[in-house]
Amino acid sequence: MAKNITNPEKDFARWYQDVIREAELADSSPVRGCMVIRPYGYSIWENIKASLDTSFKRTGHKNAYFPLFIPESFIKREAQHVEGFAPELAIVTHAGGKKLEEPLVVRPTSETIINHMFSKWINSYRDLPMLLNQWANVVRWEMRPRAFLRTTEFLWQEGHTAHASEEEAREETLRMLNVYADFAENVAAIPVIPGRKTEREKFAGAVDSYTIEAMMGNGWALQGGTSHYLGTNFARVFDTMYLDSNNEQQFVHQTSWGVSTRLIGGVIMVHGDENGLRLPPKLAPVQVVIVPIARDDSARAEVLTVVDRIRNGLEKKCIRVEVDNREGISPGFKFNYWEVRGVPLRLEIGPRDLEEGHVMASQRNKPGRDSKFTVSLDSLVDNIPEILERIQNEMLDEAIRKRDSRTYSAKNLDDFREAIVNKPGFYNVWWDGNGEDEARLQQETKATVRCIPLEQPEGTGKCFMTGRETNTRVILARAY
RNA sequence: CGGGGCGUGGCGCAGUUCGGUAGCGCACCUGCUUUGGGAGCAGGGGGUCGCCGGUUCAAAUCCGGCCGCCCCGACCA
Repeated sequence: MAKNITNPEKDFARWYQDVIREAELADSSPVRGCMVIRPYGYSIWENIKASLDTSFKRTGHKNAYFPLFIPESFIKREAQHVEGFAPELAIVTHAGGKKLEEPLVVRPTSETIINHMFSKWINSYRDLPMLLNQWANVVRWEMRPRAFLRTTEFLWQEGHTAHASEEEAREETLRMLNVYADFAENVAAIPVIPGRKTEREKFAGAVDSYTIEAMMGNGWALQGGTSHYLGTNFARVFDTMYLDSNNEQQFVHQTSWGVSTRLIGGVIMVHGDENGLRLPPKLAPVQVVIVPIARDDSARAEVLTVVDRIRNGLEKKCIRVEVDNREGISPGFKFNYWEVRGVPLRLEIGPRDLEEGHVMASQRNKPGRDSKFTVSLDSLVDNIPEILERIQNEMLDEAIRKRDSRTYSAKNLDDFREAIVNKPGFYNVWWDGNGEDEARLQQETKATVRCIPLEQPEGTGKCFMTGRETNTRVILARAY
């Protein structure tokens, strides 16, 4: 198997770290919990960004930028908000060689500063809806950092919108949740369950929080994105008001929504295998790598001519292609090198192929011999787009199959307590519990209610914890 | 903050029990031979052994204190 990568079956946490190191996605920094994102990892983020940014603009949003520093008093205005974020704030007390009059919070999220500005910019119903997004870094002093999944500083986007009515704002909340779900499935090839958070799990300051939940390779859940309906909670404390057509002052109804570099962690843990990373073509920094093979200089020249032609053809089709023509490195080494990095498609081209008029191709998403196939040289360039498309689809299908095969049910708490240990995964159960039931569930099983799926079945059943009749089913799992 | 583990070239480790002046694998550099699944040989560079103090002729090793990292929990995008 792959050198230097722990088997994921044996130690999933270790495997995860090994993949990040070996694929050169990120490195640790001198400051605990902070992470250096290396070029290869960063270009995955660039692809995520490009795709989402297009969707945001298509849904009418504009990008802006708000400052990193927020007056401490802003955070304190909304009661739930301060309670939720206070423990994890980084606060600047000194600057310019002096103690500051008012400490500055390094933003953990930007609802407060944005409301401050919205209250200046919004006067009339004609200014609404206001639909903004920002790409930024935020800081949350979490207790236990993990690369990509929970770092002290992380990159994300945060959308912030203001609307005239609750109905409009709620519509926006779900619209953006759908944008995320669509991205996860069709770009990242990660199947997700869109749903609503329970009271206990919702965002500090929101009326309702929504989430997309994905299953990782070890059966744990990862919240891949969130979208909140904030109601008028922030508007009330920042006086974000507009004059309606009846000449009356009204509070705006708001939303906020975000996804972060955590998504990269999700991609690693959903698709990665014992040989390292596997990337869906739409996110891969390198979609096709070509490994030229030649025994001597004359063969090399001949092979490289053909390779250059193929490279040019693929580049014209906007396919991200790289030719690995490093000398003095064996083909076998190169194969492994690119496999660890998860490149979806590799083409091996040598004298033998030129003679036979085809190339050897290998798709990263399949193991061993199943990965290999030949493509005729004549049709190669034209065929690559659909091969990549096929790989993209196969990866989503595989992820759906894996998730479904680890989705179970449980009749009662005793059942569940054992099941979640022996068979980690999603547990779809009838639920009518309250916050206390959730706390107890977490304490006894380490699992939490991940979400109340938007899609609910017909009929009713008995809550697996309280025994009460209910029409609601929820997803339980251990989570990152 | 609780429980467990660990700090020795870039990475992974041995050496610590029983003090004697630092070694192995990978990676890196040079040369030659190699190139269809992690090439071979030869030569070479790189470490105040986490930090501070103590014991000793002598400390990676013994003693005291401190710091940091990783994993498992509570918290979280």
